[in-house]
Amino acid sequence: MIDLRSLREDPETAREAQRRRNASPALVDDILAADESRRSAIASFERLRAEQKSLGKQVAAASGPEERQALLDKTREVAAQVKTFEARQTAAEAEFSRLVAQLPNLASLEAPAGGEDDFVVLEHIGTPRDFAAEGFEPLDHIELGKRLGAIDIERGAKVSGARFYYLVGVGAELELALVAMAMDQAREDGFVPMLPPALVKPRAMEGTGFLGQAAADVFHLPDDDFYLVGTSEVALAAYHADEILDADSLPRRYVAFSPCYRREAGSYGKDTRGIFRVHWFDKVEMFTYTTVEASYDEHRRLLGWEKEWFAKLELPYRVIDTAAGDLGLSAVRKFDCEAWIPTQGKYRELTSTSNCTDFQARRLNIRGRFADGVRPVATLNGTLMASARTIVALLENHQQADGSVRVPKALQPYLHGRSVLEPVDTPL
RNA sequence: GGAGGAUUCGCAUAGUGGCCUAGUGCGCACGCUUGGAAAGCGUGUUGGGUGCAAGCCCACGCGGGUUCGAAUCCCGCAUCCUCCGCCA
Repeated sequence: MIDLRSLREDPETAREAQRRRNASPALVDDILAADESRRSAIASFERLRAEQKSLGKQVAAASGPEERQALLDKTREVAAQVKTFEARQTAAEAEFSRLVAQLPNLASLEAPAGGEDDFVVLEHIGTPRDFAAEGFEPLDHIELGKRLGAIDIERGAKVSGARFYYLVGVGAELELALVAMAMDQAREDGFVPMLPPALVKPRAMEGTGFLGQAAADVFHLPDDDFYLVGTSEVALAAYHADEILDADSLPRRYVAFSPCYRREAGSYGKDTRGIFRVHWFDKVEMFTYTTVEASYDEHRRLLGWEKEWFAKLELPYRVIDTAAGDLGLSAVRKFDCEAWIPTQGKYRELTSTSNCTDFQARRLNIRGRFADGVRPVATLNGTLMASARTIVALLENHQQADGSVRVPKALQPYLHGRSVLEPVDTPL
């Protein structure tokens, strides 16, 4: 949720932010109206409640039975009214919360206005290989995965259905190597390593903004009311819920490895081949708690660490500034790093970093104790390594004419010094 | 899964219907004292809502209920601890 005071004082900024997201500015006015009736309900209730309390004290101090009885009669009446107005206040607050939960964070003025296709390319780094000049047709990751004995999609479908896979042999080793390398990088940069739960309660999901429009994309276990996280961001943000962090302890940086589960409800027919879009993958995620003021620089820093990662993997990629309409509910701005996928002839998202300012922190009640008082902190997240897609990009970009795959130098120590992954005798 | 116990201010605790406007100790901050420190003494020390403000209201794990009045009584739930059972 966003800061109410600023919403009241300057509703036009919020309306404009809604327009930039292609969302309804009327929601802002509905919220302000609900806030109005909520506050008047609070005032009425509190006035009655104060009267009730003072009468209650007079009852205790009453001098005789008649005086006492008279006070009791009067008080009974007030007590009934208090109950009525309390219900009215509860209802007004519920309506207010319902509306305010729908309002996304105010998109940054620097984020391009518009929808999914209105992103701005910030830079290109590296050059896609010219396979024609090298004299061979690149194979896709499905074929490469089979030949290396690394990715078993057929059996994934047999056991778990569409959008599931097994990483086998060198494929499994490759993921573990990538995870170890990513965790090492982040740890060296000062992140505290974490292994968080992948099942969370509704509060954590709601607080990170995944139960609004994004709810259809989330797996839910109704018998136990658990959600499967789509990213460890959820567990990392909720980690400090209801806490007041010392200003000295900021920024706090965590890096988590966890499985990620996504229903991919809105993407039927998209990326149906291979393991580019799957119901489960593993991810190494960076997460920062800091101040709102420091969040903008921190966002650039997270992007910098992602770029460092791409450089180590020697992948050609571009960085885009996501348009306001394509931001998640919580984010004010988002940068994606998109790797070149040779057989698709396109750049595709591998990592993503969002600045959520104090939006998630307000919902999860995470504050900092500063010299001038207690205020919500800012939260930011950034992917370091999303396993399935990273493997796709690595195999396709570093494949060689004989069907083997070159291992980038930085990754070699994590694969016991291997510099090439060779096809196996019996492909999958 | 079963049986008991617990949950109060950063920590430890007191509190069994109105004297709780939640006390005390520790810790922390500031001051006095001192050559400096410790000790001692004194003062302060949760958060939220609402209001221009004074103030008022809320919160004793969470949600209901009883009552004129609930930290206190009743019901439900959650979490933690102990024991039993099962288990990677």
